Amino acid sequence: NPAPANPTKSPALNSPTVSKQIFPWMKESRQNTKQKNSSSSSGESCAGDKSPPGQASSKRARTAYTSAQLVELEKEFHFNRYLCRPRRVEMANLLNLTERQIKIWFQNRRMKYKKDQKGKGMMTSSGGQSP
Amino acid sequence: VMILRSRFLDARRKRRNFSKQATEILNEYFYSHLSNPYPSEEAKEELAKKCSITVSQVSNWFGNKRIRYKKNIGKFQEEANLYAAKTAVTAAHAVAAAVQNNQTNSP
DNA sequence: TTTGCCGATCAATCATAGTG
DNA sequence: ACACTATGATTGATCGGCAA
Repeated sequence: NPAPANPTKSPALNSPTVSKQIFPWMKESRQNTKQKNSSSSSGESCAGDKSPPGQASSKRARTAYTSAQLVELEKEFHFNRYLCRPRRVEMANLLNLTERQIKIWFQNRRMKYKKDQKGKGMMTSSGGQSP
Repeated sequence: VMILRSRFLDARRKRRNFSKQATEILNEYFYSHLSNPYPSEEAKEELAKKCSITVSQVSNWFGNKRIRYKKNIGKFQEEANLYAAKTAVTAAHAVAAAVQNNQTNSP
């Protein structure tokens, strides 16, 4: 496995011995390919959200929801798989989350629900045995 | 940190690695489509069948593979060469498709 | 035109399996 | 036993497309 050598293709201007090219998908991350105006591009901002200050929290930071928040969200989800606008505002204030976060949580939860339903479409009788 | 350890009920507790053959098949696909490692739903179903795993697991595998590969290309270099030699071809197809897709739309 | 939803992905993180 | 790495799964959040 000395020099694999890279015939054809164009040499990627990189450090030595990086025979493989760097395809678009390998380029760092997300949230760049498009740089529109400062606000409003796709489904952001929802409807008037913002809660505490007027921070431009444009960058996400994977907030870890507390179990208390998750419990409330789950409870609401079992009551309604879809949330109406008024209820969303209510939840946002109650849980100290933005409307956008509530909306996204429900979307992800619905996807998860659908995925779970799928995985249980089989096994008619037998159950799991523990060794 | 009081932040709940309710994670104790996560299903991810018992995780088993895929069989060597399954990993072999997945890596073969990944490296033979390195220019665009995004299998279609149909391709995922086929891979899932060959590997005896679920489509979701195939999706997870590619998701993790893509991210981890781009995060440290060097670390996967030898693995890449190994599978590249084993399979070769096909990568050019995806490239051609991508190029075409990138020009079919231009005034 | 603006807003919500879906499907696919990303990216960070969790928890466990493997390896030395 | 034990630190460290490899890897499958989970999930908050983004992207593009589509419908209302």
